[in-house]
Amino acid sequence: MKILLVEDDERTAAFIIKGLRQAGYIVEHASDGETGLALAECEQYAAAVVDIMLPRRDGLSMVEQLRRHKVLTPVIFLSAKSAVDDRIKGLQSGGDDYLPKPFAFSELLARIQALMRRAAAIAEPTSLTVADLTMDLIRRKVWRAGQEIELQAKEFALLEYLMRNNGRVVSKIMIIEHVWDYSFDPQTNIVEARICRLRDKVDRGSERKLIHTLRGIGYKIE
Amino acid sequence: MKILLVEDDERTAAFIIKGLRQAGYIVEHASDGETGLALAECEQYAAAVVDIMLPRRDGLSMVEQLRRHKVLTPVIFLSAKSAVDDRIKGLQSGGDDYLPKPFAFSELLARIQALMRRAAAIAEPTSLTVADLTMDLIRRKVWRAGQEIELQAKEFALLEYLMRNNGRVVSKIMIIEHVWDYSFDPQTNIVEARICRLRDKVDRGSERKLIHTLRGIGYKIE
DNA sequence: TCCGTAGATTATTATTTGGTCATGTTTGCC
DNA sequence: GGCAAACATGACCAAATAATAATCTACGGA
Repeated sequence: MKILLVEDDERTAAFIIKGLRQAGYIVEHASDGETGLALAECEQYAAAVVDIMLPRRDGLSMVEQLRRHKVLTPVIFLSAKSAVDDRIKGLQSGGDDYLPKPFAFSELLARIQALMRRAAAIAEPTSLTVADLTMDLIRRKVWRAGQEIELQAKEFALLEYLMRNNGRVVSKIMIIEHVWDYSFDPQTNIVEARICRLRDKVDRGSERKLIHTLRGIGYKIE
Repeated sequence: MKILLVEDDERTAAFIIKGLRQAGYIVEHASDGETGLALAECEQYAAAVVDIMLPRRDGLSMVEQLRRHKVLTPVIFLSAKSAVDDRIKGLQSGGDDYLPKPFAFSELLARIQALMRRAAAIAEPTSLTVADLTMDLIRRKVWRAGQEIELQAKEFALLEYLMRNNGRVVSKIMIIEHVWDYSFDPQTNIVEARICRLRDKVDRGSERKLIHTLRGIGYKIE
């Protein structure tokens, strides 16, 4: 289970990281809002602990941005300010909880766990994420960097299959079997053709390409 | 919207009741844990604010009992003790949030509202709304942009089903099962035909179309 | 009984999809 | 460097799917 920590104060960060690691979590740490945002959008975290006062981009704006991009990772804010207004702002900007500094680590842990429990109850295993590409299986919608992409049924099925195999290479035969439900080689270039269209919609105009070809082997998304 | 307050201190109770009423909520008040438990089990509340130190039965045990009985009303604990251990106990015994006394009323309100937002996803509504389309399930009326729309029974049932699945795609098979209660494919295009009429009434003359077709998949409202 | 309405069915038309093919491009191997 | 295989790309088109209109049926009330 991976938790993202966005905190600029090194001592606080070290303290939290140590505690969370001991509790069995994998912790990734960002020291400023921009880095935190980038990480949160690329990776899938079970929860995020976000300081409000941060260099480059404050925590509130970071979470607002995340929510705009349909990243629903549960967030708990930390802040030295315990002023009521700040707490309220935190809850309103899309955070799920708020903890004023100084806090006891055990309370932070309890709150994180409560959040994750709650999120697990709601979170449909129905959304897939790879880097800044998100797929909502129920609404049948796909976003790249927060921007909605229109996909046809077959394209959707193909992308879903690739995303379910996030990082793994899938051969054309496997694609044919899963997406087309053929048990034979159709002797045509359906897959290539469909991959091409998918690329056009998913990767075009994006610096970072997600769909990769492995000659003679297959395709993978990453 | 009804909120349950379980608090033995009269002054605190009066203060909270007044504030919540001003915010437009109906508040019911119990002064001890047993009464609170009884109320929470009989009535349906949008949220509960529960003091931990209570006569007859303490707040923690009250909520544990509630949860055992599958009452999932969101609970926010209040307590004079701000000791970390107590907070953790609160979260672990099935509470959704914890607020130490003294607190600012506006923070309590924000937290209650955040909790209710989260819980709203599960709750059973009496009216459904999607964009500027509203359906009153009790009076069986539908409005688009404030303008009433006359629907036939089947059309109403169909629209209700779509709206209950707001944003989610429903296949024609699912529609047939829910709206017509057939467990087989009627081999006709009833659904398409009814959708067409529904569109005529709901989306005609409106810039923003709400009923969407997903070829080969189904329909959704959004 | 007759009419009106709700709702189902059928027929027709319109639209979209997704597979195929032809061609262009890249890659890796000898 | 030349070559063949693998892959990318774009245009095309037939089949699948859906929208719409028209027609039919069943039922309840005047």
